[in-house]
Amino acid sequence: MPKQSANEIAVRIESLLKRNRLSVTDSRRKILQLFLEHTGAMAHGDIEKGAGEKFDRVTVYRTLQTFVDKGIIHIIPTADNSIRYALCKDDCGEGHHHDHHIHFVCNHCNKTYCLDDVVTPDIKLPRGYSAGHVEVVVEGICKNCQ
Amino acid sequence: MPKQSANEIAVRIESLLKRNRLSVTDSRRKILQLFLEHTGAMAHGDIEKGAGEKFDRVTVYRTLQTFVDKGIIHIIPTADNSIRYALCKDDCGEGHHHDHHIHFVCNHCNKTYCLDDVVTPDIKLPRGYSAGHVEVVVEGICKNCQ
DNA sequence: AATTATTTTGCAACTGTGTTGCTTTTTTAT
DNA sequence: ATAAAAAAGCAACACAGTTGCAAAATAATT
Repeated sequence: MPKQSANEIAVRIESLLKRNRLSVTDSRRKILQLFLEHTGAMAHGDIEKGAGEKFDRVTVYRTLQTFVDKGIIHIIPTADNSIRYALCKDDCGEGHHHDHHIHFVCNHCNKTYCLDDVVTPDIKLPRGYSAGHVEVVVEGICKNCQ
Repeated sequence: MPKQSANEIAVRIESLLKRNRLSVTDSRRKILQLFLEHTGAMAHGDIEKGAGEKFDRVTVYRTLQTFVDKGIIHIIPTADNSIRYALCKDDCGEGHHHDHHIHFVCNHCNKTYCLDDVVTPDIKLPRGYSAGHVEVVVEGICKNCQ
C-alpha cells in the first residue's frame, strides 16, 4: 500500500466523520489520524499518549467507544487482558462489524496486527453447541522481527 | 464423566497439592475444590465468592497465580476483557502448559467452557510470520441453553 | 450572521481490579 | 518440640474504566 499523503489522510478523516454523522472535533480528528498513520493495533494508553495534544482520559474512552459503535474501529482481545483497537475495513457500519480476520500478536515487538487476508477457520463444535463469532489470536514472531 | 464423591475430590486435592510441592492450606483446598466441583471456567469474582469462607482478595490472587505457575489451572482470555480460569488436564506441569483446545463462551448463560476435544486449528499465516500459541474463542449458544 | 439546540468536553468523584511490602500466623522440616 | 520456610491477612497503592454534571464547542435554525 502506497503511503498516503497528509492531505489524503485529512480528507479521509473528514469523510469518515461526516459519513457517520459525528460532530467534527479535535479529539476525533487526532485519534482517527493516529489510526490511519499507524500500522497495527493500539492500546488505550498508546492512543492517549500518541494523540499529541493531551485529551482527557474520559474523552479518549468515549471517543473510542463511539468509533466502535459506529464500526470505524474494532476491539482485539489479547491474552494479557489488555484491549487493543484497530481500524475496521470499510464495509463495517453501525451495528454490524464483520471482521472475520485473525489477529496476530508478536512476542518480540509486542505489536498486534490484523491479518486481513487470513480468515477465521470454521470450527467444528460438539453436538449441541452453535457458533456465533469466532475470535482467533495467534502469538508468534512477526515479519519485521524474524 | 461420573460425578465424583466428596471423598474422591478430597483425595484428588491432596494429591494435586503434594505433587506440586505446595503447602496444604485452607484456601488452596477450598479453591481447588471449587474448580473440581464446578463445570466451566470461573472468573476471579466467582472464585472469591464461591469459596464459602471469606479469604482475602490477595490470597485468592496469589493462590490462582500459584496454580497457573504450577500448571494446575490455565487462563482463558475473553472478549470482554475479564480473565477466566479453568482446570488444566493432567499433563500440564510447571513451566509448560499444553492446552491446545478451544474455548467457548455462551452468549446466553455467559459461562465459559473448555472444549477439550476440539483442538485448535492450524492457521496458515502470510509469509514471514511464524506461529507460536494459537488461542481460539468461539461465542455462541451452549448445549444447555439451546 | 446571530441565536438556539445539540453534542462533546473536561473535571471530580467513584468503583473495581490487581499489586506490593510488611507483619503475623500457619505449615513443613528437623 | 523447635527452627525454618511458606502463606495469609492487612494497609496502602497504582491503574483502568465509569458516571454525573457544568462549561465549552459544534451543528442547525432563523
